[in-house]
Amino acid sequence: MENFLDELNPEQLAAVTAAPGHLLVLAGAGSGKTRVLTHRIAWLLETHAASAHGILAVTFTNKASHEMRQRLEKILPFESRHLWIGTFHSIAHRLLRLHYAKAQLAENFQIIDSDDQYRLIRRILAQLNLDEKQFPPRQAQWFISAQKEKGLRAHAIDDERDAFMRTQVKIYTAYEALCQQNHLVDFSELLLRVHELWRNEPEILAHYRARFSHILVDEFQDTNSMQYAWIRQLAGEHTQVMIVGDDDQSIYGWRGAQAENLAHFSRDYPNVTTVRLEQNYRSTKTILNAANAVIAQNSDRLGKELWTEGETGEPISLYEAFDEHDEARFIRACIQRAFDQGYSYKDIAILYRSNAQSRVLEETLLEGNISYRIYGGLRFLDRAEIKDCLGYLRLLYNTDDDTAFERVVNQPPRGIGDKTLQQLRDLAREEKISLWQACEKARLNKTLTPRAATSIAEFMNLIESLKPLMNSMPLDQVLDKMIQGAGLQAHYQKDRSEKGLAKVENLAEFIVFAREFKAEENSELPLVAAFLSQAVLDSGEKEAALGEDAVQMMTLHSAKGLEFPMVFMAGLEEGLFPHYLSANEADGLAEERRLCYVGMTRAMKKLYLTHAQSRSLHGSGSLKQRSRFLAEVPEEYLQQERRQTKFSAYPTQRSPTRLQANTSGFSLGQTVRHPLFGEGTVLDLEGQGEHTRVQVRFKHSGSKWLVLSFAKLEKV
DNA sequence: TCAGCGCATGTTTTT
DNA sequence: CATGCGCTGA
Repeated sequence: MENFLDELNPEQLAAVTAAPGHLLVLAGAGSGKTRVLTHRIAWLLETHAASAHGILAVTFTNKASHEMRQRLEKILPFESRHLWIGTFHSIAHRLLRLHYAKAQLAENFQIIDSDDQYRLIRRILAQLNLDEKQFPPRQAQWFISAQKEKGLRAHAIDDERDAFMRTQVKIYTAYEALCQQNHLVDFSELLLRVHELWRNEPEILAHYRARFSHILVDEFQDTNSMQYAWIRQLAGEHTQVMIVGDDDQSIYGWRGAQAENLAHFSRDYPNVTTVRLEQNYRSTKTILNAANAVIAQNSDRLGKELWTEGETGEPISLYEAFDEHDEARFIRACIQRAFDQGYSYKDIAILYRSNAQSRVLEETLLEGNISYRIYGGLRFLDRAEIKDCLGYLRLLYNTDDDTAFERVVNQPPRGIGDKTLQQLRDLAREEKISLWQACEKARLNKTLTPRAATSIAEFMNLIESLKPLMNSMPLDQVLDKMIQGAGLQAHYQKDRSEKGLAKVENLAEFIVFAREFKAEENSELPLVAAFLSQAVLDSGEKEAALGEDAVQMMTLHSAKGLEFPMVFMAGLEEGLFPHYLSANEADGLAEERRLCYVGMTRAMKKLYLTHAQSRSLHGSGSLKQRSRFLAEVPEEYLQQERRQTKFSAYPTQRSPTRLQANTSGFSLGQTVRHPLFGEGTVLDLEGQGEHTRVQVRFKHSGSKWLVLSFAKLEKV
């Protein structure tokens, strides 16, 4: 075990081998924070300071918890599966599954995402006869989440103040009742429920306090007040808490994160040892010094100055583009030059403030035949057609799930419109029953018009006929039957556009996804339930594409935690970055600056900063001033790039190597068959392994790019 | 009941 | 510019 300590610097070693007690690790960008966390766990286990059973490690994203588990597997002599590692939400979910009755929940409770939550709130507004213009559903949604994060139930809120507050509380009250009645739990509810469970059932809390001797929390600057309270509650007298975070990388204040929690920790826990990790192993001196200079403009920092033993490196390139197209062409030219000099595309990232910027960049890279990958945007499981499938599945699992019912009852359109639905809603409300039960009742009472009655009967028959299949065949086959039976497939096939085709393909991919789904080992849930909850909690953000050589494009926010040899930060203009909506509040501006710091510190070797004199946003062009952040970078680190006129001088021909290197077994010109699109010819191949993509021209459906590991392609 | 048209609107995102 | 939402007419 000694050799795993060898790889640590003195500060890291101090954190990993810290004496019993609470520990605060202020870890700067690129200072090895994940390493410290995993090594600390390994050290605790090796020295028998803790048993695997007694460790709880909490992260914010599924990606982070997967990574932590993987890295632990490498240094632990045994499997890591006995450790509780997960996101706040997945751990809360697990606890609620174990103690659902004591938490006042039905066994088959469902988690809803913010989209479902939004629909639910709109339904309530309609029910309460509230005008959406006057009371925007988004605002109510925000209000409810904010209250839950403060630990406040509707009845506990002082609503005497003003009419606005009274209305919000009224909505909140109705929302609470509806969720409870439908066995639905939203994201903030997961945490709040557990919080209340522990408060109301002291013996359960005592059990977990005794169990967890060590709690470790990553990215502590991102915790909101409920999460802070949660850890505080769970940490018993003998629990040792270790938190890791960086106040300079707090970029989620706008969604409730309280970076102050980092400072509160030392105040609220006795005898906290603080360790600062200030040696950076990622960036050149130039990049690091420049980033330090920018972040130094912020006040109220906990104080940390990163340093590196690395080389000085190249200066940071600054380019003032004429407009966003010129900016994109400059970036493309730099990427092509870097590629010719031996860089891989996957070593290069383009970061931007807002998603809208990706369009022009994407088009420009496409013209230059540079493969790229855009992160963010709608994730697979968030797409409407996939959520329809999940809706059906939820209804099969629990017919009283009104959210699911509303989603799919008329999708595809089957003649059950607003009027019929409103009748059902009224009936359900009067009788205090679910919409499904209201259907049954209406069927008996014969209160519906004959037309609607037939449609409802057909719909109910469909669901009833699919239900028994869940116990008799694999999930993917149930889904297949469902997609056919419900007419989803036929519905989307009617749309012959690019979009319609994509939807049909997504449905097919979803079936493959279901086939490959494996429940976690320690899951006691029925398979469908496990599938449904994982689909909500883990929206399937793909791992940073293995083996796929593509330029990585993403927002500055989603770049946190990543690193790339070469980084472009585009659109450094006042109004865009810092964003005009954040520029007014002082806090907002400080957060934008931290975002800039996060972006700069992603770069290992070479950083490019670009801005445009004019940029057309939503149609009309406007003149832009360079971002104030550029002025905060000391000039000695900058090198102004000259504007060139002929960026198109670089060859735009596709390099032939891409065509050779594939292990797919398919070759150009080959005839293939796809279950949906029929026969076609292979036009192009790229990527390797499970990321291999083929372009096929189908006889009837045009040409498409397909991921081989998803698409069921056969050779003909 | 639903498709199609016109109008307003326009950060960042995870669970 | 482009998308999404609400309203209107068939």
